[in-house]
Amino acid sequence: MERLTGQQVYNKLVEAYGKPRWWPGTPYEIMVSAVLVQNTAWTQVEKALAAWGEPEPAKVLEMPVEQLQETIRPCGFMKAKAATIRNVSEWYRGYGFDIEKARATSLDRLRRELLGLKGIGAETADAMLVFALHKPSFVIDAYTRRFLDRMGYGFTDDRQIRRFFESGLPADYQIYGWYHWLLLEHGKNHCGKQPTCDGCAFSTVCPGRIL
DNA sequence: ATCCCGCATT
DNA sequence: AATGCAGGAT
Repeated sequence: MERLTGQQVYNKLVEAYGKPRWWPGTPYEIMVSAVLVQNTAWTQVEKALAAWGEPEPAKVLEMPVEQLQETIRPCGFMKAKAATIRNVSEWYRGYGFDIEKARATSLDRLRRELLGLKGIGAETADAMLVFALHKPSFVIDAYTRRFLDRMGYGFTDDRQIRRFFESGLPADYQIYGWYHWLLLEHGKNHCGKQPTCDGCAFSTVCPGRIL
């Protein structure tokens, strides 16, 4: 059975959902919200950010941890996430809070550094790499895995998924970011835990479709 | 595999 | 009352 290439999937997603969005906020806000959104609805992140004003790393490092915890309370896991945000901010201080300086560093090195921070796993690291650091490192989340699984690709681990996307596309962080956003949108609209196959752009080719 | 945590939705 | 949500650590 012929399967769609990564590029073909992308084209169909754009056709279905239109011009993709981008992760909102300053680079530091993007890094912070990537932590806040872990296992949490985006609406909760918006709530915390609205009450926050504009997060700034130097201030976060001066702030008492308890205050930081209260600020991010709506997002849940506040003790762990507050600690993680501090870890990220300390890491960022190593670059003088200078995003261009960080961006001048290689993808591999940045990724290793981020994965070394407690509270940052592969998904969060890749989201930060793409949206804040402008590096092409494909974001693989639960929606992505579920979609590919239902589509019958038969991937057994994230390495295969990464190869599927990264070998079939130009190594362009913008494409990766847009692609991730489209997969997320698709997951929310049709391919969530409980699939809604009515009106799905892939319902004619998807072996996992529910009739 | 299980626990971590707050909130919206059902 | 139960479930689910842009996960991660143990």
